[in-house]
Amino acid sequence: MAIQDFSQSLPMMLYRALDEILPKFRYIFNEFSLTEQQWRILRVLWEHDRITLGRLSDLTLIPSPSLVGIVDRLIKANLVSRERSDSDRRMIFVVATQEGRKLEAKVMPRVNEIYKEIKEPFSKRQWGQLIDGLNQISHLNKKTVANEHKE
Amino acid sequence: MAIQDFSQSLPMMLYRALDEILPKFRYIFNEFSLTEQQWRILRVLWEHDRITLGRLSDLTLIPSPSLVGIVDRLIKANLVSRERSDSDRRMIFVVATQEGRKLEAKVMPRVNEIYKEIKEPFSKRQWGQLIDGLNQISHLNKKTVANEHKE
DNA sequence: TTGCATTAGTTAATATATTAACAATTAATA
DNA sequence: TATTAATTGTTAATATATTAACTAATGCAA
Repeated sequence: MAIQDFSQSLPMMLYRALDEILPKFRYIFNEFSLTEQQWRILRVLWEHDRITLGRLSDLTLIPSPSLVGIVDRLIKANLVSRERSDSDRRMIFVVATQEGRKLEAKVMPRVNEIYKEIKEPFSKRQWGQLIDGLNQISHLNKKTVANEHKE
Repeated sequence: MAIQDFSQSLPMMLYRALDEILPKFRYIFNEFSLTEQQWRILRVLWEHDRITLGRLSDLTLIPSPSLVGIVDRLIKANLVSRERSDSDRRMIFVVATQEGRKLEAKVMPRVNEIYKEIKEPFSKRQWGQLIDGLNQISHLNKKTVANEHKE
């Protein structure tokens, strides 16, 4: 009887939370003709001069096969470019273009506004507990590595 | 400065939590040749003799356009069937077949096992706080309905 | 009863996710 | 150094998500 009510299971609650908050952000992205994934990539690029596809995949949580097409479309929109590494020819850096960088000043304030709105009804303590709980879920494996072996 | 670190933003934390726990479940679904979405539908059908597509969409959080194809494939696998309502010819009920029902006894124990594993490292209080926090996120709009108007 | 709005599902077009296989490059090792 | 293993991206096939438009059936009001 680990799961009684499906709708109260952790995965469904996580999905429902995302379902609740994402549309608010997507509304903004649409105004700039960005998809959510395109936004995530730009969001990361605004903090990195250049970044390899592998690391970009880690930071955006976008699987690498998806990344290929998304970056293609961002290039077509003239927001980023690809640059093959000289030191290791396997690696490819993604770089934001001028136009891609300019978006930050336009999009971030809007996004921060929504984010603040979402956060507002929470007490600082409640919010902290929520984040802590999520962090603990995200690190489930890392903590118990010593106890078990992955075959 | 609502969002400082992108990776610590609520949406990314929710995504990361899902990224951490879903593969554990998908591993089981694969053994039964089920996708995650197919599982969700069956999971709900095991608690309902029959259910309309609309309600199924609500409970599984699967958007209705996606539901069409997923149910098609479940029918092809002989796990569910479609039945048009007599009272309201617009509505369509989805029903689990014998074979679909039989899966419950095989899959649920495995899923419950993983779920327990995930829950284990949490204290009852921690877990409750996490669930409460997620619930609050999921009900952001509902609570403040009185204060604002949707145009 | 006709006409219009609403509801329940579906279709279509495009974007993304999932899994497996693959090519190119680099690292490691006999 | 020739081989093999590991790494970084990509391609391919299928499934799902997103948004808009659309059909069929129902509800409701003039």
